[in-house]
Amino acid sequence: MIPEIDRIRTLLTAAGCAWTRPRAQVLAVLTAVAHPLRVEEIHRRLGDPRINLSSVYRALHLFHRLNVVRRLLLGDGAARYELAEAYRGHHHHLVCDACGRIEDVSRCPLEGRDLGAALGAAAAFAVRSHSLELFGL
Amino acid sequence: MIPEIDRIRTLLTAAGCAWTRPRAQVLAVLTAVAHPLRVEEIHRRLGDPRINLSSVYRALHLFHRLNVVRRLLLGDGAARYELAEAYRGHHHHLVCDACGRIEDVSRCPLEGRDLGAALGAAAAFAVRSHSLELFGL
DNA sequence: GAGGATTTGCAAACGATTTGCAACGGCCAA
DNA sequence: TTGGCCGTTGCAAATCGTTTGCAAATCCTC
Repeated sequence: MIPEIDRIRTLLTAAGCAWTRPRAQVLAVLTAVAHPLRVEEIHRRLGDPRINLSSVYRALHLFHRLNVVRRLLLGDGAARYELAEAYRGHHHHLVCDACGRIEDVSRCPLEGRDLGAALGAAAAFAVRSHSLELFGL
Repeated sequence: MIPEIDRIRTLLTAAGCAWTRPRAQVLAVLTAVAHPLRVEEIHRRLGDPRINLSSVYRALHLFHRLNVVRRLLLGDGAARYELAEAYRGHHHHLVCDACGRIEDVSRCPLEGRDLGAALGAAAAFAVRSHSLELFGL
């Protein structure tokens, strides 16, 4: 078994959640692919027609709540999901304005910077995470 | 008339688009407010019950295509719109994880950096714009 | 393997956004 | 200023992604 999946399974168990076939398969799909997927794409790749689309939605919600996956909203109507930073490393996305293709970049231009300070003002705001998407061609 | 609106009107005309009441009013709302608004919020603030919600959607699409407004997707189901950079200046958003409040920050931690270079790789990708949202409390 | 709690499949409900179409209203030419 | 053309609007219905209620199926503990 892929180590990430094992870690996640332990996490679920610790959170009192069952390790079920739909959840396992959704994770299998996410670990196998190198870019964010739409829910319907994940569902299509499950390879098990018995699994219902709403179970995929529910699994993704759970994973998102447990910080196992990250949710991306990139402009077309549908959300995309990918494994969270802890399982895939911190990265950002290049989104092509023309064809819509999405690619990962692992280098982060904000790395090591104190964002709170860099932004000045808003002292009351504690930055917990950031989301940076680059649009271009 | 507010100068930004005049500039935008000229832009529309140049693009062969009519300057109509719904379009003008949508812009009036957007220039009057200092943070991104949901479509339905914009519609509610128009002050003219004759204007239909779909006209607001269509106006916003047009404005988006002409780079007059910027579209933000921040996680709850609805898109938010604000005037584009050229009319409000470059800025980013602080999104509160707890209450959902959104605030602008005008300081940009990426300012003056060569993003293409900072990201390495992807030489074929020309960055045209970026979107940075900070989540925290 | 049995029992109880958690999940699932299914189908219907939902909210945001889009669309077809006839009526309307900007805008240019006369 | 007026007439008319073509883009734009209002309306209502369709669409899309996502969520939900509920009974049946599955998972986990003992």
